[in-house]
Amino acid sequence: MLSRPSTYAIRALTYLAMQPPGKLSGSREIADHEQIPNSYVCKILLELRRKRLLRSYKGIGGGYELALPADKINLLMVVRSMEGELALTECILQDQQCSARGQCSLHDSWAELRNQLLHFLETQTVADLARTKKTRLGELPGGRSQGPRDQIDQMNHLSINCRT
Amino acid sequence: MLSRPSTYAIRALTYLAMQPPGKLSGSREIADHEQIPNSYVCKILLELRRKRLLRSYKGIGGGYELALPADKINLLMVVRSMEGELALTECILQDQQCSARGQCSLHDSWAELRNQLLHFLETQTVADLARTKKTRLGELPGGRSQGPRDQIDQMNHLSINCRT
DNA sequence: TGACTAAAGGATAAGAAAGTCCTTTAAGCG
DNA sequence: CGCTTAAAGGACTTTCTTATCCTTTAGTCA
Repeated sequence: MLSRPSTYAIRALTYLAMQPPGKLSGSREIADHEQIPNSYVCKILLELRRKRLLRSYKGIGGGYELALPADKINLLMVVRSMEGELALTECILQDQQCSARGQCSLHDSWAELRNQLLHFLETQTVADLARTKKTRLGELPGGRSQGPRDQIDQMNHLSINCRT
Repeated sequence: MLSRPSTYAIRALTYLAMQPPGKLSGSREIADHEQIPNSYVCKILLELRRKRLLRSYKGIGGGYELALPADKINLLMVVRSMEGELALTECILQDQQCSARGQCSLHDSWAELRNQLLHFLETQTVADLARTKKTRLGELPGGRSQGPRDQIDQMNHLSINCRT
């Protein structure tokens, strides 16, 4: 449905949106939490920086942070950043003739569905995702405080870089 | 949105649905009309035959025809024939954790959209597509009768086979 | 300044999807 | 039967997506 890079981008941005303001997160940290290959997440973060959705800082203590308030980043922006214009615009049957002349009966119904999908992506923001994710994490058995995962995270606070 | 094979399959079936009952169409004929590489359409037609959506006959005068009435073949059947279970079932973010625990806020809205899409595919039949296409062809400037395309078609009535 | 850290970015590899080619099988026709 | 036609089907190539690797650049800190 969405391309891999798009979904990775959304997840990375959501992760950043969950961090306290001012905190920077390294690529490794994001990759580990979101289970995305690190070298691949680097590439995606770079692209998101170019599209001005996040800022990056090199060197010790460096990392990434959102360039906009999380509630100003909607999913359509992210997807467009990664895929350019969505492949949702044409005839669902990828029929040249049809696209040109509007020949197939799918067009009308499809156009409506497509608009709904675009609207869906446009209204959902990274802030929404972050909020829900936080809430649902809190509901997990054992709650949020000091799961085994968090302990490991603390141990891993040694910085590891993009190359590994 | 739909995979290439799915769209080709829908178009090939629609073409067959537009033919007079009892008429067989060769792969070449379908490929030419639908602008699909011939050797590739052969493969797709074979798959559709295996899924019992069409019948085929070898030898002189052979070709393909629908195995069911066109209005009994809906698009969901076709897409499933080509892609197996749709890649629409999971979390739109392809997040393992999320899929398991229902953690992301997209789930509910996405589930609704997904159902609409499935419903859309399920209600549209190959017969519908064929009907609309015929109608719209009729509306074209010059009408249906004897466009240049048709004349070429007649000339091409020499049979050419799958190997070319 | 030099050692270290982390992002930037290009080159390349691995895998899947799309498309081609060629041989085989089966049917019709003289 | 032997020739022709057309689908069946496997092997292969191409292309695109996804992912990795490695070098470079730009910071921090002692």
